[in-house]
Amino acid sequence: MLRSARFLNGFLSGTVCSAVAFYFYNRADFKETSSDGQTKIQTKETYLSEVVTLDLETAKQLKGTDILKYGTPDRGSDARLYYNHVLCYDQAKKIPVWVAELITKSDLTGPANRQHSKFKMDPTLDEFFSSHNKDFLGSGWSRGHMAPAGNNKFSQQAMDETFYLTNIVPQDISNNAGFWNKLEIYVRDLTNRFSEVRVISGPLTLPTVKEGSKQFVNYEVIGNNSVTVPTHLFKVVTAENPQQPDSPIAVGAFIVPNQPIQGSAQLTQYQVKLEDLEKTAGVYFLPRLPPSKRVDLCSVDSCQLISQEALELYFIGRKLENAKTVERVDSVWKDLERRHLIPDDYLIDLYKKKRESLSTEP
DNA sequence: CGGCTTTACCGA
DNA sequence: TCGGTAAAGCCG
Repeated sequence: MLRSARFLNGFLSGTVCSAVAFYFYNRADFKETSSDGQTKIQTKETYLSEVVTLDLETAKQLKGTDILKYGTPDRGSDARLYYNHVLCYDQAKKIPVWVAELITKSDLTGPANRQHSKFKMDPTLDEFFSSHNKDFLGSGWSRGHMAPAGNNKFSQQAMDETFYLTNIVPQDISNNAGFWNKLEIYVRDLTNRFSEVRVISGPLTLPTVKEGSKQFVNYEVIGNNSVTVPTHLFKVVTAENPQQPDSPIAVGAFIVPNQPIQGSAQLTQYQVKLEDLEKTAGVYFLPRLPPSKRVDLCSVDSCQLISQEALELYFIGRKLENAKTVERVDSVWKDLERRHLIPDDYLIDLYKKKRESLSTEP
C-alpha cells in the first residue's frame, strides 16, 4: 500500500491537524491499560475533545480575526512516503528527523545494485531546504544512509530513493563502514527469525559540552547549506511473528556516537531505554504499541553483532567477486594474509575459481 | 555491505 | 579550458 502511494504526500501534509488529534486519541487510549488513574484519563479525554473541535474555522470565529491570514507556518510534512521507507525531514537541520522501514526477508534479495544509484536531491523536497552533495564533499564527513540501500535489493527504484539526500546524514565514515554497518547487518539477519522487522533510524544532537553543571549542545554544520552533523545516531527496532497469535513484539532502542567505534564493541553497550530515547528525540516512536505488549529485543534475541574478523572477511569476498584482473585478485588475497585473517572454505574456493577464470578468459 | 577518489569523456 | 556526469578503481 505505502510502496505505491507516493502521491499521498500532499494528502498527508494537508491533514496534519487531524493526524495529530488521531495520535493524541490513541495515546490516551492505552494510558487506560497502564497504571494511570481514571481521573487522569478523563482529564486527557476532555482536553482531547477541545483540541479536536478547535479547528481553524472555529478558532477564527472565536477570535474574530484571522491570525493565520497568510497561511499556517509550514515546517514540512510530518511523513514523506517513498516506495520502501517513510521519513520526517527537518528543514532547519537539513537532515531527517526519523526514517522508518518495514523489512521482510524477500526485500533482501533481488536485482537492485547500488552501483546504479546516485546521491541526489529529493525531487519532492523544495531545494531551498535541501542539503547538496557539495555540502558533503571535502567536509570530512561521509553521506550515511538512514534507510540503508541494502534493505532494498528487491527494487532498483526503492534503492534509488534511499539515495535521496532527505535520507542522508553526515556520518563518520569509519562508523558507517564499521559499527553502524554491523548493526544494519544484524537488523537484516533478524528477518531469519522474525517475519516482520521494523526499524526507525535517525540523527541526534545531544548535549556534550559541560561547564560545571551547565550543559550545552554543540554540533558542526557543513557546506553552504549548513547541514547538521549529528553527534549520535539512533535505531529503534521492532521484530515480530504476527502469524503467531498473541506473540510479543520485541523492541530494542540504540544510540550510537557518530564517531569511530572499536571493532570489539558490543551492541548492548549502546542499548538504551526506549523512553529515554523518546524524551531526548522528542518523538514517540511507537505510539500504537502498548508497553504491555513489548519485550526486550536483547532478551529474546542475541543482539550479537558479527565479529570484526567476519566483517573483514565479508569485504574480501565482495572484492574478489568484483575483481576484474588476476593482479587484483592476488592483491586482495595478499592483503588477507597480511592481516592474518583466516578464510573459510567458501572464500578459498571463491579465490581459486576467480583466479582461474580470470587467467584463462581474456 | 558501507563509502570515496580517480579517470574518461563531453559539450559549452 | 572549465564544469558536469559516468564508469572504473580503490578502501574499511
